[in-house]
This record gives sequence, structure tokens and C-alpha cells, in this order.
Amino acid sequence: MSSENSETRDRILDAAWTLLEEKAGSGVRMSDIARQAGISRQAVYLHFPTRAELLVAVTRHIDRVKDTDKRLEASRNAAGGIERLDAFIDAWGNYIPEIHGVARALIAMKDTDEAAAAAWDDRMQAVRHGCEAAVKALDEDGLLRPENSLRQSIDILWTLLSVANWEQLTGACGWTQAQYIDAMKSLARAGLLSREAGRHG
Amino acid sequence: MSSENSETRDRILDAAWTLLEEKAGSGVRMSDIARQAGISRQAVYLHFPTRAELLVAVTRHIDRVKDTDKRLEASRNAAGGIERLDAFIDAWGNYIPEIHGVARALIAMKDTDEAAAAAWDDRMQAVRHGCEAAVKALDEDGLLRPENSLRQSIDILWTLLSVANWEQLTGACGWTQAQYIDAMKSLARAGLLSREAGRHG
DNA sequence: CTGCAGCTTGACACTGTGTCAATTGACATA
DNA sequence: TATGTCAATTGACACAGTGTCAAGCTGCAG
Repeated sequence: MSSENSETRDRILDAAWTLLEEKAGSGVRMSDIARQAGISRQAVYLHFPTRAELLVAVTRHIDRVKDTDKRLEASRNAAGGIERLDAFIDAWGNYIPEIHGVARALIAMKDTDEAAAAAWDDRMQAVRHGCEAAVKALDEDGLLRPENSLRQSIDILWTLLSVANWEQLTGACGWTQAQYIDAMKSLARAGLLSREAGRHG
Repeated sequence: MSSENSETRDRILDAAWTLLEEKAGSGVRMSDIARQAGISRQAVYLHFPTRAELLVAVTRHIDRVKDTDKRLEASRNAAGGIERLDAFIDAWGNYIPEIHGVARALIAMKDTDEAAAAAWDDRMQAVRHGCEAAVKALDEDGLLRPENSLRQSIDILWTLLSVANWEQLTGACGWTQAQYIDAMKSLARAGLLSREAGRHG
């Protein structure tokens, strides 16, 4: 707990990350992670008190390695509302496949584990804030559908961009990542923008 | 196994149904179901070999009681493409809250249990067929966006109408059922119809 | 009365998480 | 060299939940 950075700790995080990617988040046990990291199962518990906390640490680890903040920040610098919407969908939508494994594992734990639920909800709220920023930019440009409240528009975008939807489209439906991104941009515009705004975008 | 209808068997199904609704699908154990049905845990296994098969039987039981087929059939009788789309969204969208508990339980088992995964996928394919019928009706009326293939349009509608999206909107976002239905109708039109078609709908 | 079907009781195997205690090996420091 | 400490190891165990197994009870049909 005291030393946040240790050789072994990082090995555990990398091992967990690898396995969660490989097995798409399901069926990864503490003992599997230990074996992958080349240490004993108990050594894992020396660094992470519970499976849930390990999973949360893995997401933070990925964020650090993949420079998530920088990516999402880029979407904030876009000029107009529509550009900003597209930039956000690019940033988040292309981030999903990289956290997919951990995301699935955390989502699966939500039902039974309080800590996992809190951690996942926390991350989803962060995504929601991104949606909020994008929708507000659209609003400032006067592009939003008048029949939807600001709140509703945020909810809609947030729901469109859920991990579950990404999973269904790229998994069960067999879409490519590029198709997914294009469709989301198109769907978001269709669902959020007023008719006149849509004609120009 | 031999006798499909027995007093006790129905009691088990009702007990499971009740608990799954109550606890929204999570944390319902075989022993809980047994207690609720007023029998021993082992008696449950006398009627259903595994938890997964019990859950599947519960969905079939609900379908029978709620007359699902009749409901969905109604959407097939609508005249035009748009009416048919609306009718399908009404039928399926209002069915989701009733199967929500079992759905969650089955989805949670998908990761670990082969049979549960197959059963859930099977049901989702049935929904997809409903989406396909609605989208084809739109296509026959020449209303679909030309930039989307038929297949893509079906995928989009299917994804919009996922249980996960219903959960997020009515749960985390706090929408009412009526708001959900309205938004889905609106989103489906926005996402599927060509611009000219949308102007009239 | 016999036999069987349906249920009960109680024990047990198995898996996976998390805990605990005793031990080892390496390295730092007095 | 002796001491302390830190990280890791080994092995045992508690606990929950699913599923299995065996023996026994009860009521009813032949």
C-alpha cells in the first residue's frame, strides 16, 4: 500500500491487463494473474487486498500508459459544437476497445461487489461529463433539438456511447471499429441535432 | 423432466420470478428460490438440473403468462413502415421491464455458463427478427437512409432497443417508461429514416 | 400390503475469494 | 558477524454457492 510503485506491482498489473484482454474479461482468476506474473497467488494479495481493487488499479494503469487524459483533452479544444462532438466520439469510442477487457470484468462484478460498482460508476460518470461538455457546446451553437432537454440530450449521447453498445455492434454484429465510430457520429447527430442543424452538418 | 406441468414446478417458477423482480436479478440463490417456494433446496434440483435451466424456464413461463407472442404479433399487423416500427418499439420496449429481472440474471451468467449464453442469445435473436421485420417494412416504403445497408439498419435498431440501454436510461438516468418509449421511437426514426422521410414522420 | 413418486434431511465435492501463520532469502545496518 | 526487516513462499483454512448423493419419510394407487 505504502509504495505505489514496485517492480512486482507493475508485473501484476501487466499480467492482469494481458489476461483480461486475451480472455475478454471473463474467467480471469487471481491465480491465473499470479501465474502470468510469475509469482504466488498470495503475493498478489500482498499488493491488492481484493480482486475489485486490483481491477480498478488496472484501469488506472491503462489510463496512465495510454495517456487517456491527453486524448480526452484533445476533444475539448475543438472549435465548434459539431467538431467537438466528433472529437469526443473519436476519443472515447477508440478508447473503449483498449479497456474492454477490464470493463467487462468490472461490469460483471458490479452485481455482487460494492467497490467494483462504485469504481465503474465513477468512470462512467467521467464519460458522462465528457458527453455533457460536448452537448453543451452543441447547445451554445444553437444546434440541439428543441424537443429534448439538455439533460435528456446528455443522457442520450451517454447511452449511445456505452460499452455495451460497442460490444454488441463490434461483437455480435461484426462491425469494424471504423464502422462503429462512423455510425456513432451519425447516430449522435441524428439523435441530438435539430433538423435544420442536421442539414448542414 | 417427464411431466412438464406439476404443481411444485409452477411454484418454483413463480417463486423465482418474484425474487428476480424484487432483487432486480442479482443475488438470487437457489436456496432463496426454494425458501420462497416453500420447499427444500434439493427439491428445486429435482425439477431443474441447473440454475441456468431454471432461469431459461422462467423466461418461457413469463412469455406464456404474459402472452408475449400475441403482443409481438400485433406489431406485425401495422399498415405502414413507420406505424410498424412504432408498434414494435411499443411491444418490445414495454416488455423489457417485465423480463428485466430474469434478463439481468441470464446476462450475468452468460460469462461463465454456456447454456445461459445460448439461451440469452437465442432470445436476442428473436428480438432481432422483430427488428428485421420492422426495418424491412420501412425499406419497402422507401424510407430508409440510403447510406446504411439493410443489415446495418437492423443492427442499429437492435442495439438501440437493447436491455442494457433500457436499464441505463430508466435506471441511472431516471427516465420514466413513457419517456423511454418516446425517446426510442424518436431515436429510431432519426437514426434510420432518410432526411426527406423524417420530415413527414 | 406393496411399491412408487415426490419430497426431506444431511453430508459432501468442487471452485474461487480472501485470511492467517510460519518460513525463507536478500539486503541493509550497527 | 549479528540483527532487523522486507518481499515473497508454502500450506492450511474459512466461507459462499452450486451441484451430487444416499437414506428415509409420507401418501396414494394398484
